[in-house]
Amino acid sequence: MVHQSYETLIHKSEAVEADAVSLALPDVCGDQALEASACCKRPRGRPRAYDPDLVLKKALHVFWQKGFAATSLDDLVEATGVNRPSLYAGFGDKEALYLKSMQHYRQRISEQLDTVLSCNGQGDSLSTIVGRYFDIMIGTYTGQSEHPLGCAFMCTALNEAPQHESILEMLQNTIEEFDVRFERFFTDAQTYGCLAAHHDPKVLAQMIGGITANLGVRARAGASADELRLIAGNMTRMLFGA
Amino acid sequence: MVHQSYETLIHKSEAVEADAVSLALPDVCGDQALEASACCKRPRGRPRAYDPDLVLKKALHVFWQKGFAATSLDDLVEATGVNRPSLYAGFGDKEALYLKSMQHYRQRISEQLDTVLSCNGQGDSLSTIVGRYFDIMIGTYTGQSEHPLGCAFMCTALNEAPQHESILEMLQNTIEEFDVRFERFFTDAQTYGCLAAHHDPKVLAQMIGGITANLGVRARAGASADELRLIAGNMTRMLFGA
DNA sequence: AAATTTTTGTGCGAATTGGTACAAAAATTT
DNA sequence: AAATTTTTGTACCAATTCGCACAAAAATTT
Repeated sequence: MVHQSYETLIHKSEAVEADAVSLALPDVCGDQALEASACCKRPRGRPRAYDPDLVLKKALHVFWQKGFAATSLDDLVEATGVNRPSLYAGFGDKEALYLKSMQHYRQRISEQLDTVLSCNGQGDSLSTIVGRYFDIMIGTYTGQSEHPLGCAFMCTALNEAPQHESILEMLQNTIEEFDVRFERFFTDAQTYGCLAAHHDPKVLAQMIGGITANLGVRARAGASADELRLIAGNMTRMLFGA
Repeated sequence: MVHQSYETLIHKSEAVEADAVSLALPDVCGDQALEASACCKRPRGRPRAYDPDLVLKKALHVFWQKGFAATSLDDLVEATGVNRPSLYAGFGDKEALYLKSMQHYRQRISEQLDTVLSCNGQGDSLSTIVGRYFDIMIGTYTGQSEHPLGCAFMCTALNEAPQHESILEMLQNTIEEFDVRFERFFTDAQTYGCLAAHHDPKVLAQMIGGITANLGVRARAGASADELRLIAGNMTRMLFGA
């Protein structure tokens, strides 16, 4: 089997790469809140009948629930409403579609965290900020379905990591990003006087990671949002006081 | 699809149920350290050509690496050396074999923990005991293969939980057992004066669970035993002092 | 309106899947 | 030694798997 890197797979299909760029960059076509399709001049051929972002969201939900291996292309076709060759043309094979779905998941969380995870010494206390962080995570772990689905990375990517180099890379990448983010957060907190100097930001970041993992696991096992909030509250209190 | 409970599945095949009992109960055939087969009078038909416990161990390794869904019966036949109908006769279907393999895993860890996880106030300090606990977990997370495999529960059972009632039950059961064990450990530690009264055993148990989860995840992502020991050391120091 | 380009949708095909039927084999019991 | 019991191993089956070929469709461009 040929090794295909995570980066390669993510950018495999040109069709969606273009879309990803148009989503990431600020809208170059004007200030009006137009649909992306109505904005820039429509490309040459037959127009795409689906919204790529919505497809990723729907695909993510299937992968999240059934895992990568147990999710068939028929499942994906049924869930997204896009038929098989179109999925291939738009997103690449099953593995590429999975990776893109997980990127979608990752970015959705990342954007939420951006709104709460900063400490400049002016706003709220460390424990309330961390509390808000946990609320966000608990929300994504329990709010996507009737039955809580837990952490999509732990619940699905962990399973596949040894067999799929690209998924392993994505997993490592995600962990690294998490670590860096929280280490920076706690370093900032220290420089602004919100965190005592004797604490080690690296260690605290690891601790947050552990607690988060705990929540993700318990959610998958059926714990309710309330149960998880109780746990998160206890943890935050223990680490940062009431 | 008919619901089959975890308990039912575990005791599905009579052949191995008998073996499980003979393993769980103290050996009724005498004090000598005999092979199970050489001990009690051999049953009537053709003797089994494999060691059930060894088969479970080998099957576990495959499931651990590839996950439940991606492991085919051909994989299991190749890894165990037992052909398909014999696997079915001996352990039930793929799901039952998986559950039994995971029980094997669980018990192996449980027995190791029994040797270190007790606090009667006479022996070592809390932090060294907890340190030994983490060493055991790190050992199972990294010591089974060249590439570290992480926590078998988090890496495989989490993935299947929503689709397989029996696996979900096993997962819940395992989490519960973990919680109870550590809660008791810390309560004991408090009564023997090894842990300050202001600590909440429940919360500490959750914390240990989180750190353990963190180790299991990072191992699957490729972290070495040394890296994990560093993390575990930092955590223990933070919680219980140097 | 004809040519071009891209997406869609039906349908297929080679390979793999989990599970089982059935006869041969290997032991104990009578 | 014949009968009985259990395991083994070959061979197979129906169902599902992923991926793709190919023509029809829907848009823009000339």
